[in-house]
Amino acid sequence: MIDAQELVADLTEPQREAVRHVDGPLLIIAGAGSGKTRVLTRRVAHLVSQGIPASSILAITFTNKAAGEMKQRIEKLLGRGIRDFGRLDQPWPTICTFHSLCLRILRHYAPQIGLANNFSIYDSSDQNKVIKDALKTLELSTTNFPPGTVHAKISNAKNQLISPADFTRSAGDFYSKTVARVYEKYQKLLAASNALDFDDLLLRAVQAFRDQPTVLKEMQERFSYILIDEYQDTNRAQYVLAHVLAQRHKNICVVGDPDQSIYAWRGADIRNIMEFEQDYPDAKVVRLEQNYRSTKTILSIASKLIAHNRQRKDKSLWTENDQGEKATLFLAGDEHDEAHAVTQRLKELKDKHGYSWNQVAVFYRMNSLSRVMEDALRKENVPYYIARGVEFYNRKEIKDVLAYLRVVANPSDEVSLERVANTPARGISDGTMKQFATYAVGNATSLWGALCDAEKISGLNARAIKACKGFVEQVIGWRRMAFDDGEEAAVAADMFTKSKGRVTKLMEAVVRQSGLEDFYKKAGGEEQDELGNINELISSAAEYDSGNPDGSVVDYLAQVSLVSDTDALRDNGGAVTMMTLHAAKGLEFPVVAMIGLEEGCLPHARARGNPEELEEERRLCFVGITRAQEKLIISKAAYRTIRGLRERTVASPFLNEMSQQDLQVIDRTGVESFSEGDEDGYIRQRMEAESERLGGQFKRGQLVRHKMFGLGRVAEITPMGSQTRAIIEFNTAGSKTLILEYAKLEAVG
DNA sequence: GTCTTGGATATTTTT
DNA sequence: TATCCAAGAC
Repeated sequence: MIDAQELVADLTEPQREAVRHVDGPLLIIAGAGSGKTRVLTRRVAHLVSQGIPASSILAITFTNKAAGEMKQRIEKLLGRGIRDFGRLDQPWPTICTFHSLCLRILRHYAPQIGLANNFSIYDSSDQNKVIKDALKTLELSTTNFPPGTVHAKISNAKNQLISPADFTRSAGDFYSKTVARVYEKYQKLLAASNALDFDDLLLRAVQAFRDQPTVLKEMQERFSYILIDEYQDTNRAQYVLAHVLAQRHKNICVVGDPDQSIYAWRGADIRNIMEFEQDYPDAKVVRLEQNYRSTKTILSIASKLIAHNRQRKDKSLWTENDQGEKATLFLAGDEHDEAHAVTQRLKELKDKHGYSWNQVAVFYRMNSLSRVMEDALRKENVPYYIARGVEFYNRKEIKDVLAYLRVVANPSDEVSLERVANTPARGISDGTMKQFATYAVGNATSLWGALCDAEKISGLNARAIKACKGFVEQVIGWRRMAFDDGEEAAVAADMFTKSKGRVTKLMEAVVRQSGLEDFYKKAGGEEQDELGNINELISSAAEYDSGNPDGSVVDYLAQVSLVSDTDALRDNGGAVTMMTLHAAKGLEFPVVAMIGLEEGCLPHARARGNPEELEEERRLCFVGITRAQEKLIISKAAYRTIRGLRERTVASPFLNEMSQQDLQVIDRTGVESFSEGDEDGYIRQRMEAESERLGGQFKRGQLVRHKMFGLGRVAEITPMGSQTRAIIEFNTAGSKTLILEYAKLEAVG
């Protein structure tokens, strides 16, 4: 049995209060670094110690990673394992993401809700494809209606539980009306593919609660204690879901920090946390304000900054940690100088202060800022690792394999079918596919149905028909294999859940028989990356099989769809970690460097003129600072090259908002003289090197060739660093001044 | 069916 | 600048 006393023994008073609270609504305002996860996990254990059945506890997080961590820590506290099969009927606490919870609900109640339970889950690239298809059928140009923008609008609507009908009703202007049409079409296409997108998972679960009283009642009974982490980042759909679920028992505990809300652009609504006490007037409120992470100095910088936000709950972070040293603020000449300065400082911290590389992180607002920083680190032989957004599951070869499985599991899945039909090339051309699409529409069948009817379609040549038949037979064979079905391909929905842990075998068969293996063997050449990745996928399937003895392809696919591998932000093995500020949330590092503190960068240009967005940028900056435990480095560059344009920058307003006495400013620009052309030595050196690199190969009188202007002779070279120019007298085009970096001149002779 | 090329585009990205 | 994509060339 768990000892309740022991659970709170090493906690502070407010932490204890939060852990010990059992019944009724609870709001925990958890400042940065205040031991939030500790409180959450202890609270779960404490509930169990009070005799509450573990299975009635639901803890919701935003990322799989957070769920995984919480699971581990709770396992430790409870002294027993939590085996999560992704289902609703488990004898232990359910600790998962919002999306995973909804998926479980939808799968469990699929028949009642009117869903086939083998539905595909479309990720953002699938979604994008469907949006494009919708635009095409509606004959809308992608120039006037960029798929990304349209999709964002639709996604936003879904997150606010706005149906296509609602959207149409409230659409005033032409643009919104058009988006409404796309939204409607998009939903139809998804339905035809028997697919849900990420947003649908939430939306459909909320709808199920609304329309199916028994579903709601069962879930309310099932989950009588609810905890929600990162509550400041919930959107409308998540908000409604949580509150409807909690309505019966009102045992809802939310944890969050309004100052760390950085996903408004994705539909997160900071009001959810700001107004919790209005939603539950009898809510107990606990504030965790003691920070265990950072030095007094770092905390002071962060606090002073965030105090400039108006939309926030007043909160004062404090710490018993050391004062610590002042933060370093580099005012650099340009981005190269900035990267150089930061790198030197990091090296100094390692050499003179005993930090190791994996204690160091570099944050930036945009991925594009990483490049220059990488170059500088590489030049100094500093190992680094970029926590990227491009994930394993987004790789082409992985998507190919999974698309095959999806077609096997869900024949209606058009996005996957289209992807796979001719990958690798097997003689089913685009034209052929178009004919199938037309046939499908004309004969009220699916794309898959059309493929099956290949020989009935006039205008297809014998070769195409043969290719299609071969493909169809293959898929049917795999389907048999997947579902252990002796009969002809199963269509009955419940057939799809009966296969027996054979995902690995199926995947291997698909990879080999489809020709993907041979294709990547050949295509690979010197780089066999693709095959390696496919093998990695196969071993992940094997892992799934062994953990889920009676799992199925459908199950496997569902699970895989909700996993992005930022979750695998693993141990970086002795390297500096580089990531965006968004990716940094929830992490901590002894040494943190934040680069690009400039107007237009942080705060980002898109936030200009919008006070609310500016506040979000400020919170982003706050999140960055509060990741630092001991040393903080901040930098800005006086000049920065963005998209090939070198521009004078303006310092970020946030710099002035930080507590100045906590900053040690190192000015590398020599601002007065800089503008007069007498650059800092480092910059001058770099300019000279650039001039040499670009202009060195050309001499006056030299014969050169230009792609457009043809042959010419060099009349003059003007060394100007990366802007180094040459005047060329062309034989036919006359005299031109060209910037060598872009002109790509070719020396002749 | 694959390669080339011009044109548009350019934050952040838990699921 | 770099990257991605659709359309056209071979």
